[in-house]
Amino acid sequence: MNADIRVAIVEDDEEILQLFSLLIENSPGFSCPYTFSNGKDAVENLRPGQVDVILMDIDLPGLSGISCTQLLREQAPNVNIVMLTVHEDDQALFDSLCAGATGYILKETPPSQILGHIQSAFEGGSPMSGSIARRVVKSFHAPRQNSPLSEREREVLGLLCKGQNYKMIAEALFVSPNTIKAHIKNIYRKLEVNTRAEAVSKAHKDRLL
Amino acid sequence: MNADIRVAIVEDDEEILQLFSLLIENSPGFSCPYTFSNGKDAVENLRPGQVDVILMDIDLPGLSGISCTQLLREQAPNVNIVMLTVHEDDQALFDSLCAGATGYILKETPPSQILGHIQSAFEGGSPMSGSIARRVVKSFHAPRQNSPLSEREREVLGLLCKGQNYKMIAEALFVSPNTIKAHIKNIYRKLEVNTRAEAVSKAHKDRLL
DNA sequence: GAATCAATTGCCCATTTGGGTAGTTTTTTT
DNA sequence: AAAAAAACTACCCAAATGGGCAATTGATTC
Repeated sequence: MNADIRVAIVEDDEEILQLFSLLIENSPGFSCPYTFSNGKDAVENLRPGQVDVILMDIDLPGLSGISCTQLLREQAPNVNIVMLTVHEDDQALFDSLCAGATGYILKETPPSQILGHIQSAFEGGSPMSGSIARRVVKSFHAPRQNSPLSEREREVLGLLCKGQNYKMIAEALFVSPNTIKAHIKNIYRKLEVNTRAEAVSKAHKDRLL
Repeated sequence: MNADIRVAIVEDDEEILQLFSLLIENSPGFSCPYTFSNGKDAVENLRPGQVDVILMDIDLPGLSGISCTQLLREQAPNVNIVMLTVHEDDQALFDSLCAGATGYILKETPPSQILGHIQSAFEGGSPMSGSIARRVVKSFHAPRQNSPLSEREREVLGLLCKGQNYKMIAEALFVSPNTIKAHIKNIYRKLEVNTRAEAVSKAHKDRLL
């Protein structure tokens, strides 16, 4: 029987691929039955149940690591994909998570810790480099500090999100519908939108509530 | 000079408070100058710069640990608050993060690791128990599996979020505005809403896009 | 083959919305 | 004290919206 944690690697840099592949193969409890140098090969060859964890580079030739992650998660929803990258920018990070990545670690991570991260992913955790975890957590912190909206406007926007119209909002806030209309006009100007739907969308995207 | 990581503890269980306080005080590199048995005392007595990390229980008498976190973050934005709790439910977790928590670890965590977590929080990381990290990461995964909307309807909803009207959406999808209207009616019925704003709001909240 | 569902199109009509313009009052900042 | 926001109110009007009713087509399911 084979109780090893089976790891696949998708990485176009031959040197790094070799490095990690050898590291994993030579560690008790781990095996590395598949390696791919591009996303297309990985998507075409990996089948559900063949591996437990996939180490995925983001900068791949052709199919990007993020698109590849999305496709692999669709055909094998239970696989744990850990992004392994030099990218520290928010865009790559959150795109990866939205694509279904389980973890996100930086390539500067020492090899000794890499194995721990793989194991963590396998055991139901979500390994992340420290600075990455902080950025993920920070994304929940309401950044209303740079909100261009006044307190009252946020209040109105909140009711807007509930599908209320001028009259309903007016009644809820004990003012005239005209006032609400004025507030909404100001909200539109500040958010650079011109419909309720767009205002609500922007409010959610920029976490203004 | 004092290069210790200064830790405050807010915890109503005397036994646990003692346990952690002693653990921290007796570890080189750490000190525990403040302990509080309720949230009110912590908010009234802690001043910016006095401590680096706060261990916060969620179940506090009076002011909850979550409210306490929010208040402390307002008066000392740079402090790192690590929730220390038995709660594994999503509500407490995400409420804590939104309130400004930096980390979230379970009380079952072995004391040896607690110190590492405190250090991680101090160094710009976001310590989380494995299962917690996974739940945070999962919150980014689009759960469109239970979406009641058809592919086409999601497409329309997406354009709705951009503030487009019947005609614009119709042109974008090469169909008649009446068709779009029909789609939107169906979206309303399925999401149980009756305005664009509410539909967009619900779409974001339930991550339907 | 029948039934169901998604996608498509059309029309009517009352209500709502968004944009423009023009004020007053209150609070906050300078 | 003066200036600047923020909050409040009002009216006009064209355009957009939401709800109701009716129907065809194609694909999928039963």
